[in-house]
Amino acid sequence: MARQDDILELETFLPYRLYHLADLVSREFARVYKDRHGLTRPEWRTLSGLGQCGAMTAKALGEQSAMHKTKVSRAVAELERRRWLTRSPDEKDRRVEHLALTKAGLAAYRDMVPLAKAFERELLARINELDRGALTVALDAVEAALSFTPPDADNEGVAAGDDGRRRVRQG
Amino acid sequence: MARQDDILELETFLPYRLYHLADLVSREFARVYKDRHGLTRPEWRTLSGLGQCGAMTAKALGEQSAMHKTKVSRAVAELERRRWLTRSPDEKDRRVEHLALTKAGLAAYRDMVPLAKAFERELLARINELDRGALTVALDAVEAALSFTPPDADNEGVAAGDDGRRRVRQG
DNA sequence: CCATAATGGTTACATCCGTAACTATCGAAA
DNA sequence: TTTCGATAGTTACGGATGTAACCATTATGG
Repeated sequence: MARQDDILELETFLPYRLYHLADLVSREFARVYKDRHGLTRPEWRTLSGLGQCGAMTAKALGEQSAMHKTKVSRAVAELERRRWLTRSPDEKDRRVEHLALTKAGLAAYRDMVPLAKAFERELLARINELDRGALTVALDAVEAALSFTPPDADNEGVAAGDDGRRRVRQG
Repeated sequence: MARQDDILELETFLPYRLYHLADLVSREFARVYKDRHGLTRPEWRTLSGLGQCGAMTAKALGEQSAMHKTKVSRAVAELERRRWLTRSPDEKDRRVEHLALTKAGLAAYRDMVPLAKAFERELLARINELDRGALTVALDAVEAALSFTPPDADNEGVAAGDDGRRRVRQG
């Protein structure tokens, strides 16, 4: 029974497997926002974050959508160049800028939301009810397991403050 | 009950969530092979693939470890530079090279295996038995769901020929 | 009030990555 | 045998990324 102990089976190695799956899914979804609007992933996340939350600071955006601050900075710069968002200075603290989508930005967001939901729906549709439940449980569990491991600060590795269990939208 | 339908909740959006988790895990594990041997991910996968399978061609390596052929090419070049692997021409087909680890490469591999296993073990240890089961089921299910979607060929998106269900090593 | 540290955000640089184009070889068909 | 298309692998090039250094501003502590 004892598995060979000096060999690692890459195909079943959790970090590899998880990354590979995520990469496939993410790459496939990237086609949607790339083909449609020529967005990079950080740009898509920025659009999505602002669409969801309204005005935010760059810092808040980075925390909400798990992006390194340089990614945020660049994504914001690009969306600003497109006139999809505007910055407005904070009255109290002049280091801070509040970001918000313009009409054009909002339009792009509104265009993307149904596509994103459809993508997720179609992916989940290929998984049966039971396994979908397992997926939710599993994601929650791994997330919880990671949040025990403070990933030596700074950012990008922020497990986003635990505000209770997350659910994969069903159906 | 009806969720707001013009807003996407990024934190629960499957592609985002999956990618973010995988990124955290992968990044954390990357510290192991990076700190220890200064390897990149493609280099680690190459080492791992060759350690696991013995001699392989670059093409087989790419399929086994889900890497684009340019990544394989570069990783192999670097490991060769370190004298961790050698190439030997195929007798029948002179386009093909067979790759194999040298003593030094094998030593590095043997050094990494226990670390990789320990990393996985410690991560899984933070997840209870039941959720671990759910994780296995979920990964299998998503993998299966993806293999329905032929990701327009070429490579990198190869869902590795389905040789039966995979299991996350338990314990 | 001043010095120092912390914070929000940007930028420079080196590296990594994917697309596409390339070389070399092989197989098949004429 | 010649030609043409596929295949193994490399490379050139532009774009994306992370680290670290940076600027400006604000908080802290004497």
